[in-house]
Amino acid sequence: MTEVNIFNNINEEEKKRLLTCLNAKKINFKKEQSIISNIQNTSTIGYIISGSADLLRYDFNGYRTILEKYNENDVFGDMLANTNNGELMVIATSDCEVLFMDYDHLINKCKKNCPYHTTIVNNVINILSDKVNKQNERIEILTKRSIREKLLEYFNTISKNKISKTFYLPFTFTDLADYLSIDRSSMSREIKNLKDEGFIAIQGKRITLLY
Amino acid sequence: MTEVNIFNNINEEEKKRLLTCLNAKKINFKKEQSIISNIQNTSTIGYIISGSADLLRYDFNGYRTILEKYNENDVFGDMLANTNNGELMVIATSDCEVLFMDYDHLINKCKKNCPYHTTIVNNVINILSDKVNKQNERIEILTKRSIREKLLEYFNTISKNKISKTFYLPFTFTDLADYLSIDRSSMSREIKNLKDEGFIAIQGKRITLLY
DNA sequence: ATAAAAATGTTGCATTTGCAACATTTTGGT
DNA sequence: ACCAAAATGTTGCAAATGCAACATTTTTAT
Repeated sequence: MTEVNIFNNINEEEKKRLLTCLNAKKINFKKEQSIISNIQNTSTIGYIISGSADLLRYDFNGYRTILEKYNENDVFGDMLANTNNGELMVIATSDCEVLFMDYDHLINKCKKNCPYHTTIVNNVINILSDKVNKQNERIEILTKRSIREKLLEYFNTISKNKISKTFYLPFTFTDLADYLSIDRSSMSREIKNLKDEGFIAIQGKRITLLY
Repeated sequence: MTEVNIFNNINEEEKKRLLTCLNAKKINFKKEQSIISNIQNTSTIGYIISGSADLLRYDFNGYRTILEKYNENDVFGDMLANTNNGELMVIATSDCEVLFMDYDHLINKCKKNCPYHTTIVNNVINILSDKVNKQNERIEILTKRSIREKLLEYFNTISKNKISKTFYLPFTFTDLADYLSIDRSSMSREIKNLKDEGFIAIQGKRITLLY
């Protein structure tokens, strides 16, 4: 889904030199491990080489909300603009390899030495634009007033991205409820209604929009 | 509130030359006028010289949602990552002057000629980061499960930004309800509860957090 | 200054949603 | 293949929210 990659237009040779220059470090994480606690300072950004992770928030009631999902080539970290209010965490949802780099180094320090600086900066702009777009989608969904509307807006968004009326949920239903910030059983009830009323067909995680 | 400005670190002299080179056009709008319909193509971005405007969405039920508020020095437009699904519009909330520029020109074409290109690019990164942060705040608010929690999260956000327990709402209550995506009368009821229970003090738009 | 329009405050009632509790199915690990 | 854990499905009931309708206050335009 993510088209932009911080290393777009930088070949493997250049990339290797760049990583040395950036003092980048690769760390492996097992599924369920906490990634963000391994980030020492707020100017560190993480780049997912392989695997996946979630950005989570637990509020004081214990409610969990999935704020973002990260996959291969995604970048995360405070400098890429996650409000750092302490209750956030990034958890590996599968075994994954993460490359840690220093943001300031990436953006500023290289400026004089490194010919790939301009390319990196343009990639960062694209990553940020992409992120803003995804957040816009999320906001569109969350501002819908009912569970039904939230579900349909969410389904439409996926359908548009996949350019298909049929698609597979990238979530368990339990996680989807957290993502939409609604009660799981109420969501389950509403999905049943949508099915009964002929709006959608659904087998497991495979959903087809019938409208 | 917005600290970053696309013309940061570019002096007036340089700015003038830049605007000529960018083929920038200034247009004045009266309060309530539609700004976005004046944007011809999606690579145009608007810069608010003075005044204010809202990015609005009307859904098929006629519900209005305020997606973003723009003030002096803010920048908006598709290239700065607003999902362009047709139902969006930017409306002047006061008389305002808007400077229209071509985004590609700003980012790419100038590259060889214009020494301020690097500065502009860094400013764009800051603007995007800032936008991601604001959207994060919005998402934090919208994912709260109850009207009470949404209100408190919103008040806390403003309070943090102003570094004060007392602040003035930048909204009418009617608009605030649209921003929080909740029913106005229900919100009004809950604000009364918060007041009665001693969580907040409120006179008009002046709110003080008492916790 | 005045009238009209918009915003705010308030309340009863219908509806939706959340919650709890439990049954059933699927998944993951050994 | 088996067990345990997680996910899913289901439902009655309580609580929160939305809706409608109206009164009151504030804002805006002339």
